[in-house]
Amino acid sequence: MGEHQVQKVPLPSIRRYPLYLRLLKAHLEEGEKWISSTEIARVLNLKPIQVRKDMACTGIGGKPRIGFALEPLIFAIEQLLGWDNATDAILVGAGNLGSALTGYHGFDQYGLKIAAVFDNSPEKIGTMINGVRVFAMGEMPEMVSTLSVRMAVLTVPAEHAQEVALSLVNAGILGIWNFSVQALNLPSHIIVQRTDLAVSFAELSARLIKEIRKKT
Amino acid sequence: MGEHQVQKVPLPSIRRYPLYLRLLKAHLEEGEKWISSTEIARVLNLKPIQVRKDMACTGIGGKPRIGFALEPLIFAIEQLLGWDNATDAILVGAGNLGSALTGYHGFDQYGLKIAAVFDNSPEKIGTMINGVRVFAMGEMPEMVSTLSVRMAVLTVPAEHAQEVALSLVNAGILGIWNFSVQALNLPSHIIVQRTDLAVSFAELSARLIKEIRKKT
DNA sequence: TAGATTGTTAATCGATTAACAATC
DNA sequence: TAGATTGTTAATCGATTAACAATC
Repeated sequence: MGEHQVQKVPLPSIRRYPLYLRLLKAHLEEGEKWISSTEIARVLNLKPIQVRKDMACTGIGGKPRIGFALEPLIFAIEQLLGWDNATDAILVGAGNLGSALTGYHGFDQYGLKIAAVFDNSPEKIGTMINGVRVFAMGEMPEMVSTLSVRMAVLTVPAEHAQEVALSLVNAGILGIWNFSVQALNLPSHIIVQRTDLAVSFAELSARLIKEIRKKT
Repeated sequence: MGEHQVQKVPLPSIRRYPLYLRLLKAHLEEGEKWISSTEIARVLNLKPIQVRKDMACTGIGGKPRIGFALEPLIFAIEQLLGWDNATDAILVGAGNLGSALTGYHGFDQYGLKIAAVFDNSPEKIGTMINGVRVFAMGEMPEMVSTLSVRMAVLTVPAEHAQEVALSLVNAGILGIWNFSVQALNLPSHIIVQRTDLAVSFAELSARLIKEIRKKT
């Protein structure tokens, strides 16, 4: 009877959960047990009603006058994001950005662990980047199946992105975090998350130019 | 009479402009002169009507049966984003991520040029990162005013973010691209663009987990 | 109790999409 | 001309916000 319906959580809410998580964990560290939507909203610069809507999507209820219990809330959010057990991923493309992401603290606090890095350049293969070993691309398919990895971070140059992405999919990868500028053409069941740094820059640039022009 | 009203461009549209720009420039390179919303939509996986709405915000009109002239469209989008003349910026925090961003190709195609990098660690000061010199933080205020830079990229550890951001603002910086996890508390006229890698990761993770759970 | 907070239901807001006349 | 495309006006969709009764 479709009891186990996958509840529809709005994407903007999904984007706010990491912010909530950080705050909730910090409060837990400080020995707190409860937090109200009013308090969360104040710190994160949101509206209390929006916070409550987002909390409702986790299935956790609050207590009037008191707020929400930290622990179950943290657990529910991690569950919702699939961060409840470390999500292993591989990274392909050990350039500047790839290296930075491999060593990025802030991932390990959440589910993401880069289990292996792959690259084609002989001088990189066999070296360690921030504690993670670099393997040849040829070893990728076997390692993906051995490690049962389903996520890949793609930081190769644009001209190789499509080809590499295809080989990742063939190896069993289901989700690709694409940092290359290239749009990927992949089977529809593959989840592609694109992070285009130029897009964020455009946003800042447009807001800034508007502010500056306003003044003139 | 408020003739020169700053036209309201939706944020989602702003985010799409970099994608349009890349495509339009590529077509221009190939010797094309025109492109239709239908074609743009096909390549970028959007709806033609959405493309036309976005184009309308640039002020550039198209010709029925033919489409939009590439050159004025490119010019208008760059104008709108403030990318018409290279937007110099400084970068503070020459860690892994800072180094990667300093060398990131894809920025130079757009307005962004990192003019100088600042860091506090003595072994980095005076060195070059991807062709950009690293200066001591103490030299930042003078260089910001000399170079008339208004944008800064902030890639320092979370615990220093607030303090460094304040000194940037005091030096005359108006827009901050904040890569640190720390929320910044700054005067309201300062534009802060936050890029939180955990947020993108959350999005991918949540979509992937939903897909996987759907199958089970 | 009094009063702050939750959670529901409805209203608002803004972006996307649809329909279609105008155009070349 | 015929037909593909633009651009306008209206409808839809989804998220945010408001109002307020229920709760402890």
